[in-house]
Amino acid sequence: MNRPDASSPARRGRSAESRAEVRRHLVDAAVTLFTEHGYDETTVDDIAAAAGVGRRTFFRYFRGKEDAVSPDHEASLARVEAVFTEAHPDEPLLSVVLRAGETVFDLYFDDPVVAHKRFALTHHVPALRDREAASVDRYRRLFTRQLRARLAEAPDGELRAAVIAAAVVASHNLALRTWLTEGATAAGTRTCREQFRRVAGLLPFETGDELSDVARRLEDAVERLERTASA
Amino acid sequence: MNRPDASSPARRGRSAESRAEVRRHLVDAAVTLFTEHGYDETTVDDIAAAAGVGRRTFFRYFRGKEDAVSPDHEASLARVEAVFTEAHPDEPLLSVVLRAGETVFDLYFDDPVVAHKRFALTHHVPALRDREAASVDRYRRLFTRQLRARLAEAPDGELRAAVIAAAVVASHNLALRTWLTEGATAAGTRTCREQFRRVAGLLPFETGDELSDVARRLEDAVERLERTASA
DNA sequence: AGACTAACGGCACTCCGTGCCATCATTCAA
DNA sequence: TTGAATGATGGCACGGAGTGCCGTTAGTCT
Repeated sequence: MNRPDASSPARRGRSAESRAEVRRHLVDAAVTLFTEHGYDETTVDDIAAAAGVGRRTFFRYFRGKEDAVSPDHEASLARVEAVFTEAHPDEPLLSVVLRAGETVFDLYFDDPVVAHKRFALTHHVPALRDREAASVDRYRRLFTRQLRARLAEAPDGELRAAVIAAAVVASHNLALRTWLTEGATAAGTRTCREQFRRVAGLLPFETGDELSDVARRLEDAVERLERTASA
Repeated sequence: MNRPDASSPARRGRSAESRAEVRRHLVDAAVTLFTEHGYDETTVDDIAAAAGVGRRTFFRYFRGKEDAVSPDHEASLARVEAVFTEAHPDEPLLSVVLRAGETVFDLYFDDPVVAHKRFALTHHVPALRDREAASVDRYRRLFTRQLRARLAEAPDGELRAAVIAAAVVASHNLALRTWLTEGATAAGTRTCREQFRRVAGLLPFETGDELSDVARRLEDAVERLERTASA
């Protein structure tokens, strides 16, 4: 196995730091240095030195300089996909989509403080903003794939899948952004989740035809009832 | 002025190539080399040499290696914004949004051949795919800004703006992708535009008022019925 | 104790992107 | 016609990113 987690027996030499601890030190150092001295002005050497490791080690934890300020999207994507694959076949698609979306919040709620600092960085440094956009797009594509498979039969299934996926991701990011700009408090996580779920009312799961069809039938029924009652 | 266009009087020394011509040579060289030898395996020196210019000159035409295979999104974004700012105040928002979206197609329809090659590259090379995602996100943000300003009054205006913007961009990309995978023919441009416009039927421009209206009527009817029955 | 594994640090290397400057062609003014 | 101004070029050098390689060190297993 090439992935020893925090409970791995292998320890570092001097101060016996776990791999997770070293990683955290690197993230902290990167966030601090980027914030205080700017992204471009901070070299990988600076980050590694501040974390007490060698430059080469930095690249064993992160693919590049940009990844030092990013949550672990890899694991998050896997969780999202798991929600889809493990969902009961009878669960309404809307429900699955919302549950899958909510999964991602944990990536930020777990550590609101660094989440807030990351947010400030990713919205001011062009390189990090582009990185973020690329990450978000991976979620969008994952949702699109899953939805496309489930809407293959529906009219305009492919379009509907693309639109719903994009809308869900957009709503998620809006809720997250609102939460982050309002201080990223623990109390605000409920509001954040609720705000995300409001997207449900805007999603084109039902075709417009069905809606108007339902509305027409309802009106007919009401009319009949009224006539019956008045009779 | 720092922006002499193709008609600029200044010419190059040896073979008198206009700036636009040099740029096209660079793009051609980049696309060809990336396609035939791979992106990572191609250096900027290779591209510059193939185009017959110095390495330093390459960076005077493109910000970086990734930008050598990208349409001119800068100008396209400006055109999209112009559609919004120059639209008649009475034009329905849906109409403006669709017109703005269609504007971007020209960026690809103008040269279907290189558009097709670019598409193949941007969907196989990770670095270019990320770049593309970042570019697309700029359009999404532009649409979001414009829609947010126009939906400020509407209930859930901010959410609605985010969702519509994401949906429009997603639909645009789906239509474009379909057109590109089907050979990027001149004849297919009509179909592409029509496919994009299908998003109109899925957009939450209308408030849920209509739905709640139906629900209210239902409740009224039920109430009446109950009253009638109890009488 | 000795072999094995895994992470580390350092070195060297390629390539990207940029600042600087000398060069050359064109244009304009005296 | 001649000389200054403009603007694009190519070369050089430099800092920094990211990678391959390797010797070293510290825990683990037998």
